[in-house]
Amino acid sequence: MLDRFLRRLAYGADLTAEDRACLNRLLRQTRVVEPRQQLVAEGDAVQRVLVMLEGWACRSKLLADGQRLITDLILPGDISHVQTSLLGYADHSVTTLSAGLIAEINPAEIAEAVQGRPGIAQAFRWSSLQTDSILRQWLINNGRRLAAPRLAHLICEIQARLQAVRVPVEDGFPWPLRQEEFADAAGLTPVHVNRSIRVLRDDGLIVLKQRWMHVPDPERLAALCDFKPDYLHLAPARAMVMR
Amino acid sequence: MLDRFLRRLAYGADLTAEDRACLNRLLRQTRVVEPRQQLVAEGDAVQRVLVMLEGWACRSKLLADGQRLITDLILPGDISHVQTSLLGYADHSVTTLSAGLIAEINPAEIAEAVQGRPGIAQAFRWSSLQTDSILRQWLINNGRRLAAPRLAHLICEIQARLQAVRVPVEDGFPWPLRQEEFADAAGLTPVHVNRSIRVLRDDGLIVLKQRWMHVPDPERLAALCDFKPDYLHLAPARAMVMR
DNA sequence: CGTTTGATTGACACGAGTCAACACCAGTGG
DNA sequence: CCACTGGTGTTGACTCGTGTCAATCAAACG
Repeated sequence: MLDRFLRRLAYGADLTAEDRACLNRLLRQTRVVEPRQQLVAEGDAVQRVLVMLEGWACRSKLLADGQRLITDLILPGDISHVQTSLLGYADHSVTTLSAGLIAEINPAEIAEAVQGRPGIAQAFRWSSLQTDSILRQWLINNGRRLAAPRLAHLICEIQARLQAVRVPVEDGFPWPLRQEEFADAAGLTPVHVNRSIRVLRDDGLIVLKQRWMHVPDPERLAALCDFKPDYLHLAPARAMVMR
Repeated sequence: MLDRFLRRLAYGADLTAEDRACLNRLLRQTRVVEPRQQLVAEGDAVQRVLVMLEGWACRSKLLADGQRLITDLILPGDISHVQTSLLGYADHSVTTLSAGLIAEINPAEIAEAVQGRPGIAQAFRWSSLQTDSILRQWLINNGRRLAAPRLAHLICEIQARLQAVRVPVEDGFPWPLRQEEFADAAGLTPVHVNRSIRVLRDDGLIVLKQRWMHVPDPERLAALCDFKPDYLHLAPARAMVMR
């Protein structure tokens, strides 16, 4: 599904047919990736922007004592390293979590696509705004919520983001995250993640089995963790001003 | 000191004399602000970009249960809401922490300044890249460090950021943060912040008295919390490629 | 002065980390 | 077909860091 990317960007700007064609042209070079494959290592010279077309990946950083933290998830439709190309090197690593399909774009091509196409320019700006907003929300989530609601919030967010790019979620969806990775994303230990998942499961809030996640009653899960999707900026028709 | 802003941006790009003049023109309208003054409330319509010329402020979000979390500090030279103007409303509030001086800029003026001035364009891109990188570091800090090193890391970061814009720090520097605000920034409770400050103080790592912070031995403090300033992207001469 | 606001401290509860054992499965090779 | 393996999930007992509640203290301020 090449159009996850377009679908996502469409939340940020009204794209003309020409805009869409132009964006599609950017996705010429695609590549199949395997699970747990490191796409970018900390310190690498970065020459390409990554677009996740299918599958999950994450950005993570390693601490001196060997601990790891996942700073964000890269889901279908997401872009990685839009700004980072400015630095010339990666200040965090990118690893796939599941099998997937990625496109690699030369930053110069993006710059070119943006030229004279305000729709695309705005869409990219919206994209990094969303990434930023999600990052802020994670800070709040990890900083001020207990383990169970913290995991619940992450689950709600992922479900909402997948749904936004038309990944069907009603009957559940693939959940490539191991408990260790879930822990690294939530700032917890694997053992405690396990216990907290059990709490959610015992309450009938989630059904997680064989890497498949199902949320029987999304509203009840959202209520537990006070999930309000505004911060994802997926509102269908928002006042998008600014030139 | 109007030039905190220029000094900071200079880390992101080589600015010509004309660039600097243009940026200075943006700062025409300045305003003195008082401590604990709310500059932007969540949900407000935002028409202005804020530049902090002197003093501290922060962005924060409120949770349903009344808890607060500070997502980032706005120190002298920092810009707020560069991207947010795209949304048309604020998704977090901005509050001053100390008395200070701010400039308010119309987003249209920024867009105009960027036009045909690649130096300024790059400087702004660098600025949001830095903000982003700091946000990621906070996520790691709050997610994977115990209280004392967590506070230590914040102190190190602030000192480095102040030093970068030539606020003298050798003999200490003003520390407007109350313990409650410090706690909201670190994702801790005020009481625990108090105890952890005591630990740092007893170890002779910091001297904090009367809203004045002094770090006698920055290296020792940095060692405690594994502070590595790379993520601030303040390296004097970095390969700044990209068009 | 008393009042107020923020810092400090203690006792205690509780959430999360640690360590270790065990269960469960998929894959492998005998 | 069955042991064996390694990776992951699950569970228990215990430790330790952090939160909570409440009292006290110190400094700032009218």
